[in-house]
Amino acid sequence: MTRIVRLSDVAKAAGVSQGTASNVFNRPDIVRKEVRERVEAAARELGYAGPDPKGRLLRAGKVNAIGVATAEPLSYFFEDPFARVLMAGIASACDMQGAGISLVSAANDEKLAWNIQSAIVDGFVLFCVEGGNRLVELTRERKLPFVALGLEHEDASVSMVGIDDRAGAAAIADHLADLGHRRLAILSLQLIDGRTGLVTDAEIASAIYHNSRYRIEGYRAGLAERGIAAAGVPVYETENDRTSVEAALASLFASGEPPTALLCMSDRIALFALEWLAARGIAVPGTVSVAGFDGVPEGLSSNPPLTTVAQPIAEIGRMAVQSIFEDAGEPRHLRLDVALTIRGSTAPPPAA
Amino acid sequence: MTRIVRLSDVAKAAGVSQGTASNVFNRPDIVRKEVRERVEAAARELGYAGPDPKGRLLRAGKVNAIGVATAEPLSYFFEDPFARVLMAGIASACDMQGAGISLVSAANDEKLAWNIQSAIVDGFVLFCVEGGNRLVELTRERKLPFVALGLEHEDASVSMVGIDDRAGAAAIADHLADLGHRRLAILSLQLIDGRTGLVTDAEIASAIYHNSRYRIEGYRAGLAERGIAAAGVPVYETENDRTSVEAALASLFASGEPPTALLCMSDRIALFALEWLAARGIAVPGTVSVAGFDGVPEGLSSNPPLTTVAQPIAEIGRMAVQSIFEDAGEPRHLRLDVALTIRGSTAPPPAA
DNA sequence: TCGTTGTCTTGAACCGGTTCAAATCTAGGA
DNA sequence: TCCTAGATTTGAACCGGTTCAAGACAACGA
Repeated sequence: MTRIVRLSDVAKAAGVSQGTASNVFNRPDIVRKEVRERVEAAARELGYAGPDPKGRLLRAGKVNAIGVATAEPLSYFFEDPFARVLMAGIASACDMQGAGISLVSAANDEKLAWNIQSAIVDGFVLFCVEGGNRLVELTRERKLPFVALGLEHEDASVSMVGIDDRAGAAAIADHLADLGHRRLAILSLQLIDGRTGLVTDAEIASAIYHNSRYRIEGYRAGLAERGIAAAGVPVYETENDRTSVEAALASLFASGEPPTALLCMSDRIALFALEWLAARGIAVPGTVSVAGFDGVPEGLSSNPPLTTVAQPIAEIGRMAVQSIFEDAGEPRHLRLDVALTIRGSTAPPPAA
Repeated sequence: MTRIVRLSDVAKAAGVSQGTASNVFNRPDIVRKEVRERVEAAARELGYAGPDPKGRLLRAGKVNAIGVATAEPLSYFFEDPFARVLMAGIASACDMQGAGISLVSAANDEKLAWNIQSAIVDGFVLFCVEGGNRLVELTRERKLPFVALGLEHEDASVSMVGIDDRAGAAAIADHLADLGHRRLAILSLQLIDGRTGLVTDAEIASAIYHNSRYRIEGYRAGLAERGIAAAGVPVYETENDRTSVEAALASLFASGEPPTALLCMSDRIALFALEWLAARGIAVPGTVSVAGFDGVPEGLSSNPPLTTVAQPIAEIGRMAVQSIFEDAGEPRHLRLDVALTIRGSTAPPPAA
């Protein structure tokens, strides 16, 4: 295989200095026409592919691309409904900036560390769905601007964009309580990695995923206002996947007095619940009300359409990108508003 | 602002050569423990962020990432159903390779050219939805391996992965004809950029999007087998968006004898059609049958579920990536099989 | 004591460009 | 003919690392 053609080869072939050859490609207007044509001819002759961006990069400094990182597999970006909307927001913001997007992820920790270290980007947006803290830790090493999403990190030194989990959860709990529900259950997102099932208050208090904890606290606060005690509302931890959600539901509905309302901490959980209930002929919202959290588009076309707490998902993505590009050194904490979105999956409990 | 810390700064501070400092980060095992610790201390002291990948890149050659390019805005990757499934396939293949993904796109041509020229990647997967030829042309300049998707290019010199458009179209046309339909209409994807509405045979023959043309030919061949003449089957060109699809439908159903079956060249078109028909109370499949093309997941949960020609979308993505990584120099043309997928949106026409 | 064998380190070349001050060239004006 | 301004071109210094042949050093056996 013939060695690859470099700019210096072209310059030599055309009998000009490398500097001039470089100008032919980058500022053709300052090169005399005759010389320019000679260089172009030489380039064509040699089959030169144009200046290699790898070389330019080093000199230029800026890459003009941001990395979006997560500890999930790469396909997460395209398969998870929430991620998709978020990415669309990020993408549109990057489009406006004329910036590119690099997807960074890896199954195992070692790979992930390497991928983050070697990503050619100007900054990172972190999807902290799982192993969020680790992700933050790895990224911090790079000393590039970054913002964490979906993570209520106690650490004030990291920028993040998020929502008021507590208020959102309280709002939807209020809604359900106002409808008259008294027997409820919470289907939670991960509080601690790799655990599922019924959890105790102590476990909730020790959650490493603070936003999950905040949502639980929000639910409870909302219910407490209406005089419903936390003790009567079981919390099931799930992994946001079908298996663990169905296990929780099975356990919940095996008991003599199943709940009349389900507080699901994500729309994904709620949609799985909807399917599970439908498969068993349990009417929603006639027999059981189901409330989600997130506001993904799938909730619009589910049957029935999902009542939920809508996050401004795309907006979060946009803010994240913006916040990277205008990185002021100071970490910023943005908290966006959520919107209680009442659709068809909630109604008063069946008359006793 | 203090200048950024380089490896050479660390080396100097630690009193070792730059080569040794480099080894501390890349092959720590070959450096004497004492020296290693000295270098690490210096790095920490100076706030060194670790070897800058931009530097390494130049030496290493390989980037270990592929670029996925399209002439659509970046958000296309996350919003278009077909693109999403395709990307999921690409992502899973990249995961296995441990490779990253760079999203390349741009609204205007100039930007696009620049973004393709400066993408730091080992190869490209091209989504040729619109302006496909231009995209191929720009990418070819880079002299990196690439494969074109969704483009029946006459040019044998470019690798591509695709399906047998003609056979797929013929199969679904057969299906409809077998059900007894005699009045049909075709809702086509773009044949020529920026045009919509009823098209003539001459226009079809001059289509720049060959796969659209092949599908039309396939439809017609399938119908011809059952004695249905092409002349009686109008072809409406759309831009694969709601507006142009609805315009076509409006025109089609304004006539005295509307079609009893719609051959839609994408599931997206078919889903828009389903909505339009539902909004007007036209029963599907009772009054009108609707057939799609692609096999996106949305077709499963539509009402009614969509009969379609299912492409092995994720598989196409996987093959594309594979074909880039084992680029053999020779352009390859892969043609995958499609599967006629009969669901609820097609049925015999209403009795006359 | 001397040669040998390993283990670390060093120094310099390279990766593929961009940039800019200084050198050179050209044409116009005095 | 000489000088000057403007237009081009050159040469060398970067950008931030990695790599590897060759050198330095220590330990070991003869």
